[in-house]
Amino acid sequence: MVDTTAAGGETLLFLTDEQLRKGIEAMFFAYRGFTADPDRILEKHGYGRAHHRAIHFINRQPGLTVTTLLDVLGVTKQSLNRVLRTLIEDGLVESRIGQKDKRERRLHLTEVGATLERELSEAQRGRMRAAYRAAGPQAVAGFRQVLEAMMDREQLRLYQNMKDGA
Amino acid sequence: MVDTTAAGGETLLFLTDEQLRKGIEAMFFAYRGFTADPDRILEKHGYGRAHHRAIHFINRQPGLTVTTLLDVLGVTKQSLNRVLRTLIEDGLVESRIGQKDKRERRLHLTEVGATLERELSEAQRGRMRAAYRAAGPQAVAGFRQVLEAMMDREQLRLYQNMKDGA
DNA sequence: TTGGAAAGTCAACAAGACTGACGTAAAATC
DNA sequence: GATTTTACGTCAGTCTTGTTGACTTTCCAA
Repeated sequence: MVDTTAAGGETLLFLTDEQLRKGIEAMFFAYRGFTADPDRILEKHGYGRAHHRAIHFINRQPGLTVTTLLDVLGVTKQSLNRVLRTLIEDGLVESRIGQKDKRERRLHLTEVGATLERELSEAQRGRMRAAYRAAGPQAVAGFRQVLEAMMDREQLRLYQNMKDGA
Repeated sequence: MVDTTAAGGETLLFLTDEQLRKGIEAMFFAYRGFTADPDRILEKHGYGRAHHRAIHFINRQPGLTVTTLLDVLGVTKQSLNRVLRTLIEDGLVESRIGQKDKRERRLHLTEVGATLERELSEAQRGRMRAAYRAAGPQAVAGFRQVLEAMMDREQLRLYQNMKDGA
């Protein structure tokens, strides 16, 4: 499937354009599957993907500040604020003024928010689990390796700062 | 990293929620890296991701019909039409009336379109190649296996219908 | 005490998705 | 031959999610 050869003690890969294009298409189609289940749930509740992303990371790092979340999501504060405002208004997210630094807003999920988070996460983890099981442990390791190698420096840093599931 | 055990001759995976969440985040951050380089190029030319996707698949299947492209991209014809119209107006895509069935429009890249396609593709393939090289051949195989297992039936069918890079 | 960072607001705008309705031409079917 | 279906295009309106720019309030720290 993929030719390898030894050269100076290292393993070299001969990658055809076709192989690389196929990888690109795999990312495209798989990302659609990846978001399909949460999208259906979100629609029922009148939310979009942006809400999901905010909910996901607030759940992962309870008490994170708006600025931190901004960095993680890679959007402008105006864009995030619109999403955050609706989540706060709807009682899914709580914004607490920082203890030490009172300019900061510490973000937490409420019980209602945590319930939606679980619903979304269970759907997405279900698909991920099925894919992992179908592909096997070696494939899972490879999957993560390639994805990590595909990230920008900054994205990799943010990714590694998350609670580790390795 | 990932625990395995033998049970009835099969390999079972014990996947913690943490591992699955980490996989979800890997997809999120990696997809950002995946689109970063083309996005920069597209911006210079005044196009968006939707244009890139159309250009990519027209290049992959020269002469494909609008309906086929619609299925592949998974958007409405109104949405695709807006993108396609600008690409045709700008002389990047040519729309030829079908020989056999004159209702069909067969889509092709012009020389100008093919040039932009190369520019976009080279950037994206460059990152993919670097990631593949960094991760190694076994990881590449695993990467593709997991992504394929993550697709919906229909997406997998479309994916497999593409020229094969395996 | 003053500069700058953090947070938030308002306004305007654009890309890219959606629905629904309508029209035309060509092919397929009855 | 008439009718229906398919393929495509378009008009109109809406929504989400992103953008920039300008401006305010709060408050920490030099």
